[in-house]
Amino acid sequence: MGRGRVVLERIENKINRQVTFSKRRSGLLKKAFELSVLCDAEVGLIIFSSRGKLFQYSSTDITKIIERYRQCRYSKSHTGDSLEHDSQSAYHEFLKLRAKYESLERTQRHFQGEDLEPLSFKDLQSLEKQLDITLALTRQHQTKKLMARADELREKVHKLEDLNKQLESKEKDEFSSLILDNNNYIQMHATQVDQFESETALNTCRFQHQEVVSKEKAIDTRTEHSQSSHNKNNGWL
Amino acid sequence: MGRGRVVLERIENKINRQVTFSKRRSGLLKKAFELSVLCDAEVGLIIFSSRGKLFQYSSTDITKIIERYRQCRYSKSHTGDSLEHDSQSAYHEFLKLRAKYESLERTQRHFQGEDLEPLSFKDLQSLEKQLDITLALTRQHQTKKLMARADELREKVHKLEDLNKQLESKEKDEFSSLILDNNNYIQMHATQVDQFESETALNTCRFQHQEVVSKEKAIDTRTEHSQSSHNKNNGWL
DNA sequence: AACTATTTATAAGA
DNA sequence: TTCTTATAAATAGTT
Repeated sequence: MGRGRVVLERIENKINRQVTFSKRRSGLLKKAFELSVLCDAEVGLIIFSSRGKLFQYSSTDITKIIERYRQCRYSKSHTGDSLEHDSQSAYHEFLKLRAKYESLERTQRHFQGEDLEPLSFKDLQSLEKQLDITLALTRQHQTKKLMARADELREKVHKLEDLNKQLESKEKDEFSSLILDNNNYIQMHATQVDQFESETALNTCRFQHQEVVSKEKAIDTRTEHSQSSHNKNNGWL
Repeated sequence: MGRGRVVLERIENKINRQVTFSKRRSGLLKKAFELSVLCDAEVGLIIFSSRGKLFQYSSTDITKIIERYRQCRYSKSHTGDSLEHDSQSAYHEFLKLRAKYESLERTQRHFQGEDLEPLSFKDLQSLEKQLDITLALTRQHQTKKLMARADELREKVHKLEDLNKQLESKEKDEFSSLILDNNNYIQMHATQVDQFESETALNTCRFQHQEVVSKEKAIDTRTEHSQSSHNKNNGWL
């Protein structure tokens, strides 16, 4: 229908493709509509253009058509219209998700130290264990971050120092003011490095301390005598 | 297209309607296919005959098309005719809940010491702080639980001891075997109490120790010298 | 967007 | 149903 036979493949010319899309799209929508009216059929048609624009026709509510379609596909028994089932299962999914969400929310609150009263002694013990582990990991990661940052800064300083030396030996007098500026810049970074290094040291110490506490606890559990724990404590102090 | 003009209304003759349905249906499916190929479009077409039989065409997986349709529907304005708003907002609710759930899940993983790498130093610090607080609270609650349980058992023992005395004074000889049993029962509970009391003592000690660690940290932050913290620690030992 | 030469779809008949 | 055929409709290429 048209001047020349149509080849069934993607129209490469963009303009041409767009025009054809527009024409055929309206033709298709019209025919879908005619089919539904003439033959008393339920028709749902969804079209996305190559650029993602949506067009649709549906003889009745499209969600109902989709639900009926699913019904038909996934349970062969009904060819009729028991659409309730699918929307029910969708609702069921929703309820399941909400239950999961609420359960997770409860756990989360425990991790934040809230609502601990209803927990059993055993629950509290396993929570404590988990917290201890995470705490250690958190400190490990902090230390790692700080050390990486310090390395980075140290390297920067080295580079600047080298550059400074080069400049110094090259043109001692003419660029004396420039070198002065550069030194200031180096000084600034050196201060930052000092600061980070002392923070890192503090953090590492704190982490080691944590490790000793864990060990002490392990020993406590084995000896099963509360008295001895004090002595152990004195041991490392 | 055919011998005679078509009137756009339901074809009343059943045979005629069925024939027309068959013809037009295949025409529509063909045209849907052609549109998708020629114009690189995504097309989904669902047809139910008046007797409930399903026919469908889809250029790609129809569930994907439906999903995309929904996303399009719920995010942006669109062309085409209107749709039921109920299921729309319900679906929107579902998506919102899912997003919330996934976000919470991420936080939860952090509390379990997983996926800590992407966290910033600041995030790690606040996580550590939260963990410290929760850890202290968890130990508090454990102590409380143990003490309550010990009290309970002690009271039980007292009651049994009283009962035992009464029985003793009342009928010393006749119920001697009964008293013996009762004594055994008391002995059992007394052992339990001892055990719980020693556990409580251990726990309390541990908790106090934690408090000192917290204090020490606070002092560290104020004095800004890690050295002094050891001396403080010696103070209470 | 409108035109028009053709192709395509399909209504009616066999 | 399916095939045939006359004719309506759709549309490719052009303006």
